[in-house]
Amino acid sequence: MARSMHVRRPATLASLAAELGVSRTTVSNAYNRPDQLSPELRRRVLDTARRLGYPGPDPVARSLRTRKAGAVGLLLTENLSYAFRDPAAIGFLEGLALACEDAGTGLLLVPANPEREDVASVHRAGVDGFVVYSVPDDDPHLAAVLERPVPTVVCDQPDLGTVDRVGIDDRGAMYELARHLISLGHRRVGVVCMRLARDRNDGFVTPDRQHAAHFHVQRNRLSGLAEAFSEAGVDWSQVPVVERFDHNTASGASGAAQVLDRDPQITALICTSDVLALGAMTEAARRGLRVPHDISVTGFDGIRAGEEVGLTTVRQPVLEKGRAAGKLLLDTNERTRPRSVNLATELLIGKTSAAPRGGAEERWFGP
Amino acid sequence: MARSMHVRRPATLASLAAELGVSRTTVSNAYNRPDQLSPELRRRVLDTARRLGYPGPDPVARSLRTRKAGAVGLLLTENLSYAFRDPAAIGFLEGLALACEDAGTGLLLVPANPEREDVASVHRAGVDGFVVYSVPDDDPHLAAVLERPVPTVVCDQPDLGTVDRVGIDDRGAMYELARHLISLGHRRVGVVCMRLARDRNDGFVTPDRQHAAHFHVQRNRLSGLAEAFSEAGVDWSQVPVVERFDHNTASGASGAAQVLDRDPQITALICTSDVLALGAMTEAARRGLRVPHDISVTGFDGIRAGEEVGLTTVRQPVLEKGRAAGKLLLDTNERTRPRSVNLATELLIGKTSAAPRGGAEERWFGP
DNA sequence: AATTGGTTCTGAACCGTTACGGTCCTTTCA
DNA sequence: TGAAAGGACCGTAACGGTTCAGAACCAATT
Repeated sequence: MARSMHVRRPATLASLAAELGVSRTTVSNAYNRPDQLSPELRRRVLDTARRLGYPGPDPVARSLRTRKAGAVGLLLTENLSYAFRDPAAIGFLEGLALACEDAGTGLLLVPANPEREDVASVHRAGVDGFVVYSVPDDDPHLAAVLERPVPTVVCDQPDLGTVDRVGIDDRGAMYELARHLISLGHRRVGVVCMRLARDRNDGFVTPDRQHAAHFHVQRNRLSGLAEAFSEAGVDWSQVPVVERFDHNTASGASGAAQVLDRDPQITALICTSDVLALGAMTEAARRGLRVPHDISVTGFDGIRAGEEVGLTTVRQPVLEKGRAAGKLLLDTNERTRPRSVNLATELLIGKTSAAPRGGAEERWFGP
Repeated sequence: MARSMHVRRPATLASLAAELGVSRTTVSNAYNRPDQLSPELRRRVLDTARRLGYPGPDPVARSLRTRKAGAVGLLLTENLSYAFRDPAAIGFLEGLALACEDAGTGLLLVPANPEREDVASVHRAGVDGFVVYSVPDDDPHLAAVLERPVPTVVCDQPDLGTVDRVGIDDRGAMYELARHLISLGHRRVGVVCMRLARDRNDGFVTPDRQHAAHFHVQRNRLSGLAEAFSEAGVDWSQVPVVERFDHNTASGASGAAQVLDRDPQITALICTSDVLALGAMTEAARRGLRVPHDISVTGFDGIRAGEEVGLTTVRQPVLEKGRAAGKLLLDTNERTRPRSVNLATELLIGKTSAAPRGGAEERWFGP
C-alpha cells in the first residue's frame, strides 16, 4: 500500500528481492529451502510477498529451470470425454490417478482429437512422461509422443521394444474363453467386436481386416478366438464377425442383430467387451432368445454391470493396469532396457454361457 | 552422424540454429510461423532437426515465454481417484473434458490429498486457470488456488464474489423435493447425507453441525429440507439426520440402518445423493420394507443407476455443469465482474415415493 | 593469533524459448 | 530511375526462476 500506488506489472521474485534489498537467491530459498536463511528474514520475505501480492515462484519458470513439470501426460485415442464413458477406461484412469497421487504428480489429459491429425497438443504438453492408452498402432499422436524425449509407457499396445509396456495376454485370455465355449459344445458362433482401425466400418469384417487391425487389443482377442475355433475344426473365415465403431450398449445390440440376421443358427455370441455383451443381451431378449438357454453371450473386461447379470467374461485388472502404468513411469530407478508387464486375467464363468440347446453331443459331429 | 560423434547434451533451438548458421528466430519460425521463411530453408531446418534429434521447441520454455500453459487445472476435494468412483463427478469431468477438448486445452488433475495440508501441488501446477469442484469452504487447497493469479471457476461452492461460479440451486431443488413428500403426507422422515466437513463424523448430526457444514452443497440441501418441513409444522431439530464420510452405497445402507434404528416409524428416507439412496433401498429391502409401500426413498443427482430403479430424485445436469465451468474459464472475452451461473434442475418423481401407509389423511393431524 | 566450522547470504550462470523491432535485399510500378 | 512495398531473416531483450561456488561474518577451538 505504501510503496507502489499502482502495480503495473505483477510482482516477481526479482522485484520482491529488490524491494527487500536481498538477493534473488534468498527469496528463492525462503520458499524452497527454509533452512538456508534465518527465520526472521524468511518471515520478512513472506510478509513482503503478501503485501506486494507476490503469489510465490512461478510454476512454469521453475519447471524450465528444474527440468521437471510435475505432471504426466495421458494420451487416449478417443475424444477426452470418451474416457469417462467407458467403464474399463474409467478403471484405468482411476488406477493411474492413484499412482500419480502417491507420487504427488499431476495427471494431464492431453486432448487428442482422433479426427484431426493435429499433434500440436502432444508437442505443447509440459509433462515428465507419457502414458499411452489403447490407441491405434498408426495414430500420429502416438508417433508424436515417441519423438518426445521423455519416458513413455504404452498400455494395451504392442510391445514397441523401445518403451515400457503394460497389458494383458489378450490373445491367451480370449483363447481360454473360446475353449470354454468349445468344451460346452459350441461350434457355430458369431462375434461382435470394437473398432479395428481409425476408419468407421460398422459391419462385417473380412479376415484380412481382422489380421490388419490397428488396435492391438482387438486384433489379439480375435486372433485368440480364431486359433481356438480353428483348432476345434471350425472354418474361421466363415464365422460372422461384426465390427462397431462406437463403443456402447447400443452398438452391442445392433451388432448382435446384424450377426443374428446373418446366421440365426448360432449358439453363442462372443463380444470383445462387456459393454457390447450387455447390448447383445438386450438384443437377444428383444428377439425372445433366452440366455443362456437359447444362446450364450460372453464379454470381456469384467465390469460391474456385467457382474450383476452374471455375464461370462474375462476379468482383467483395469485398475491395476493403470496403477502399474503409473508406477512404471514414475519409477525413478535407472532405466535399463524397457520393461514389459503382463497382468493376470481370470476367466469368469457366469450364467450367460451354457451348452447349446440339444446338448453338446448332438452337435459334436456337425460343423 | 557427420558433425558430432556423441550428443553430449540434447539439441536445443539455439544449437540447431548454430549448426545451420541461422538465427534462433528463424528456427523458431520454422516451427511456429512457416510463412515467415522460405520453404527451402524451412525444410532444411526441419531436416537438420531430425538429424540432430531435436524434438521441436521445448513446451515448458515456450510456456514461460508465451505465458500460456495450454492447460487448465482441476482441483477436487477428494483423492484423485475418488472422482472416478462417483457417477456425478464422472459426469462433471466428462463435461469439463469436453469443453477443454473444444478449446484444444489440456486438463490437469491436481493431486490434492485432503489428509495433508500440503498445497505445494497447487503451487506447482502450470496451468492457465483452475476449476474447483466441490471442496469444503475451508480447504487450504482452495485458498491456495485463489492466491494464484489465474482465472478460476468454482463449482458447487458458495459464490465468493471474486471468481466465476457455476452450480445449481441446491436449496430450492431440495425444498421442492421436500414439498413433494409433504404433499404426499410425509411428516415423520429421516435423512442420510454426505460428509459435512473435513472431519469424519459417521453418525447423527446436530442442528449446529448442519448449519456450520463446510460443504456448500450439503449445507444447502439440508437447509432446503429444514425449511420445507418446518413450514409444514415439523420440528426439524427432532428429525434424525445421519452423516456419512464415505460416499458409496454401503454408506447409504448403513446410514439408513442408523436412521431406522433410531426411529422405525419414519415414512420417508431422504438421501442427499442417489448413491446413498440406492444403498438405503438395499437396507430397506433387507429389513423387509417395501419401497414405496412401507417407506419412501429419495435421492439427488439423477444418475443412471437410480433411473433404472425409478428413484424419485432431483436431476441435475452434471455434464452441463462441467461444460459450463470449462466454457466460463476458457472464455477469452474481457472479464468484467465475476459471473455466476445457476443451472436448472428437475424434480423426477419415480416409483420410490408414495403416500405413507394408512394414507395421508390419517396422519394429517398428528406429528 | 591462526584455524576451523557453521550459518547466512550473494553473484553470476543457466534453463530454452518467443516477442519485438528492426535490417537488408529484391521486386514492382509510376 | 527512384520510391514504395514486400519477403526473408536477424539481434536483443526478456520470460521468472534455481543452482552452485563462494564471500562475509561470527563463535569456538587449537
